[in-house]
Amino acid sequence: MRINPEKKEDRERIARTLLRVTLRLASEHGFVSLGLREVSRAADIAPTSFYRHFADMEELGRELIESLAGPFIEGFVTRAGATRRAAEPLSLGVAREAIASTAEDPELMRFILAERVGAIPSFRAGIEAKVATVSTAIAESIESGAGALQTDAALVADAAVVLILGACGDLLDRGEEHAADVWKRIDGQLRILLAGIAEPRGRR
Amino acid sequence: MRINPEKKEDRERIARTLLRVTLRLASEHGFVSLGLREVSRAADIAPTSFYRHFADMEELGRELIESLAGPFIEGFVTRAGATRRAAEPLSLGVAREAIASTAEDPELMRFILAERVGAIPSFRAGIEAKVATVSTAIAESIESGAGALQTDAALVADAAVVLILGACGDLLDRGEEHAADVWKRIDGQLRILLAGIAEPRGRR
DNA sequence: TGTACATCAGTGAACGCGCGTTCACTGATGTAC
DNA sequence: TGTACATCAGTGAACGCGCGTTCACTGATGTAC
Repeated sequence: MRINPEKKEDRERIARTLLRVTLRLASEHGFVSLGLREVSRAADIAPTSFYRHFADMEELGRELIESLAGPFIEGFVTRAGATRRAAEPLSLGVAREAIASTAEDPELMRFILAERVGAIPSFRAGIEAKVATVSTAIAESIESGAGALQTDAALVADAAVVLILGACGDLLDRGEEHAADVWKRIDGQLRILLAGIAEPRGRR
Repeated sequence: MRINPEKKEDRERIARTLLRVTLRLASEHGFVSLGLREVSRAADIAPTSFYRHFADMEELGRELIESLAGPFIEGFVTRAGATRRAAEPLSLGVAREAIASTAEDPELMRFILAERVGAIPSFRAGIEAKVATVSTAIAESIESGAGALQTDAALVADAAVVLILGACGDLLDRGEEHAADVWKRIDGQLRILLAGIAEPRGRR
């Protein structure tokens, strides 16, 4: 049986709705507090219909990471590459895009920040894998640009990513009206960090 | 009526038990998923007895932050000060103590890391307040030691704390057998960061 | 073109269960005099 | 010293409620021939 395109669209639309309402509710009460009935109610489907899409909330969470969080996070690098200014370190571009993305989809960013260090190991691992791609991209950019030691480049790239995610968390808590402050802070932090790697080993 | 010391000890012992079992259960399933009955069961008291100690789980959580997480976090600085080696930057000492503390009480550290970016605003604020004292101590140490600009010292101190907490999260996920790797990484990151602040503004 | 059958998303009824909370009670301890 | 009373942590019974899950059913759509 071939698949009816309309039917398929309907199915995917409902699945997307489930993912979105889960993000909204999770940003209010936390993902692990959510139940299948609460999510189904918010998505306007019967509780029993939930099972047509996901076996349980944990499977929904994994899908959330794969289909929404993953592209979102990897998009930081893609967009930073596209809008990159001359001689600007990649990490600064990633910071800019991450902050812009946070403002665009705060619920998704809250989910990512929370589950990155939350109680569900498979979520932690899934998100860490996405974040690692950003870290790798920055490390390569530092290596090829500054000619730094490979190990130092990796250390600095990891640090940059952690700081950038921290800045996004700040932004979520302090509200978008403080975006300029948050940007100034992360900009300063990354510049100091990058200046540090340029220092010869002897001076450290 | 004066308080019977024995009675008071009993009362406090049960309250402490409630806090500890909550940490244990939260490290398995996440704080927001916990119920009063589950916690009471694990603490070997009747569900109704819970109310003799806390009005609800959120009040218990706030007590957790004030009486356990607070001293734990502030202890990083205290102990770093006490065991400080000559000319060692304070942030490195704090990192050492934070990692040691994580190994000693992983459940408490998991709670701190999770709720610092979790869904309950009062928890986020409470933990951030404790973390801010560490950041302030490090900032003062950098200012007086390196003679750096005050604003730069604050930026670097904040960055150092974020990196240190990230390292503790790494340690929790990768297991204590990787403590040496985690230490090497955070040590390198902090040294590069501190080298960066020594750089004159012009070179950045 | 028509007919019989297969697939599958969505549903309402029903289930047993654990939840948070209220209540009246017990029993140990402290206070008043 | 004895007696009457107050305080208070802990408890078991009971409540109404929302939960996850199973089940049999509907109706729309696709397939076979």
